[in-house]
Amino acid sequence: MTQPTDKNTEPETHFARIADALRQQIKSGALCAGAALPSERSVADIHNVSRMTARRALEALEAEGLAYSEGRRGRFVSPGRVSYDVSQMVSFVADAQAKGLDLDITVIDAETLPADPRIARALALGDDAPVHKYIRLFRVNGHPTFLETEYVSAALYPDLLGHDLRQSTTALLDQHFGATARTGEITSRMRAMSHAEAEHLGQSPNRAGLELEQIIQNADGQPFCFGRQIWRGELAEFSACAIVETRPSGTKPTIQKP
Amino acid sequence: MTQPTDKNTEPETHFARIADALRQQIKSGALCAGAALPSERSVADIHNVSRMTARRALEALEAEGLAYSEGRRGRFVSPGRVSYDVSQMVSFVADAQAKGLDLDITVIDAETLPADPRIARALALGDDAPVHKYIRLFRVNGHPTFLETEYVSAALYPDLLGHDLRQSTTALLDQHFGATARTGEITSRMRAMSHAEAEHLGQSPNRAGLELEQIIQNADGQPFCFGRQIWRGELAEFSACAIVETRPSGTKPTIQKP
DNA sequence: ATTTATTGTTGGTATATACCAATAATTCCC
DNA sequence: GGGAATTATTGGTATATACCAACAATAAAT
Repeated sequence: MTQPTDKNTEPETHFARIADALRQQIKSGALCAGAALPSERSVADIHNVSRMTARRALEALEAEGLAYSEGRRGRFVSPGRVSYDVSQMVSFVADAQAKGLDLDITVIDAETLPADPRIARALALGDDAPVHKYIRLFRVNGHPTFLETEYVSAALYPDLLGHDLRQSTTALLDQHFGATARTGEITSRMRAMSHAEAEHLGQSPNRAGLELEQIIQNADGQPFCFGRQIWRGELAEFSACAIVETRPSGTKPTIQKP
Repeated sequence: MTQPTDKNTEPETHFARIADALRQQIKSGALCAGAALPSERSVADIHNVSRMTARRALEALEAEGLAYSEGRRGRFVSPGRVSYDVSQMVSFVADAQAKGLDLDITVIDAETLPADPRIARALALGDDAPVHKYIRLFRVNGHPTFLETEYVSAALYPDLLGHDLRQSTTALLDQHFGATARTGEITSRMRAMSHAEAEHLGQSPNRAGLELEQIIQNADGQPFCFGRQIWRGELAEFSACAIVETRPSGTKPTIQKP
């Protein structure tokens, strides 16, 4: 008894059609990376829909990572992804520069405080042991890309915060304190950004991002650096190379670095 | 990052307050995993706001991964994340079972077709070489968790599709065809799900998920299996162990497996 | 007891409107 | 010319309303 609404094809809602049109404009190159997308109001005007519908179309592009919002400044076409080899954790900075990326590091905060239980456990320190905590914003080609919070023992590296933190800290710890990265544990997950994180990364709140946690150990297996990064999801791509060793089972799987 | 130094002079919009309240109910255990969240209309009623505002609050919880929508059935509290050691790619199935997870695999589609350029390159095959392509839905504890599409050479493993695909295919290839995984390349990124993917995973379209690509090679370095997984982002957590080798530079970084 | 209608609930889509605060562009005044 | 005040534009939030299709539960008919 269904009336012939002649839709034997797709759901193809209104906002989806508009999103398609915008998607096409980006793919065709009519809107290139960094270009401003039409505003919600003008999209609504052009396609003769309400502003809320136009908004949903634009938000769909955001969700796909094709566009991003810069608060009340407008929406823009996303730059491409930054590829990050998680095995290269020792120096994302060097890696980025080798790729010709314009990397800019801003220190958001740096302080020394007692470790909370989670951090203390990761660094194998006693509760409330003093740790340096520093938050840095990494911009790639001008775009805020990820926010990193690192923790290191303040007892082992007392004057770390006196150094310039706008560089690879693993390199810094290596050169000035003889702490050489040897093994590491890496965890990544998708999660929503906090309000503050979203602000630093130029995102609207409640947007999902990619979190990367790293615990770096020295040759003795002692963890000396705990880091947590939150990436703008549409800008990141993590990769690694694997070797399957046919060894006695029970051995921990590992990532090797050159 | 998230919890310490919360000097939150929050904007505290209306929907954010409601989201806070719901968040609290989940954390406190008043709403446990799998329980139905109050409907948009009832939230609107209880907090005396419009339905669209209630909706925004509920969508915020979705974005955080605390809840998920099951179409027009309602919203529910999310189960916890499934941890996946990407180094363990040989047998996610065995890994999951070892953890006591109830893993269920459904074969969505299986066919043999000419390889498109991308697949041909990954598997080091000629263009249009025949490949088996099979799509499987992985459910963990009843929840659709990720969708996997794998490609293998049809010339090398002619009757693969005759076997039961509801098991680890790397194990299958190993036992029946002597193709043993030795090395692999892994790439992960966040991206929006397609309409079809979202449907299989019980998600609303345009939601972001985690994509995992794997190329598995044998001892001779020959790639024999190309796989692509799309995970429900709030359900996944990828991890790995790393070894930093101080070798002559230029060597490829690697992940090892036991 | 099984099947078939009916009804109510739910999320998804859509419109029209309104106000706000931050930003960008413009005008005005000195 | 340079700085301050004004105006326009933009996304973010919010309300009130409406219709639809999918689904769940119930009632009615067989």
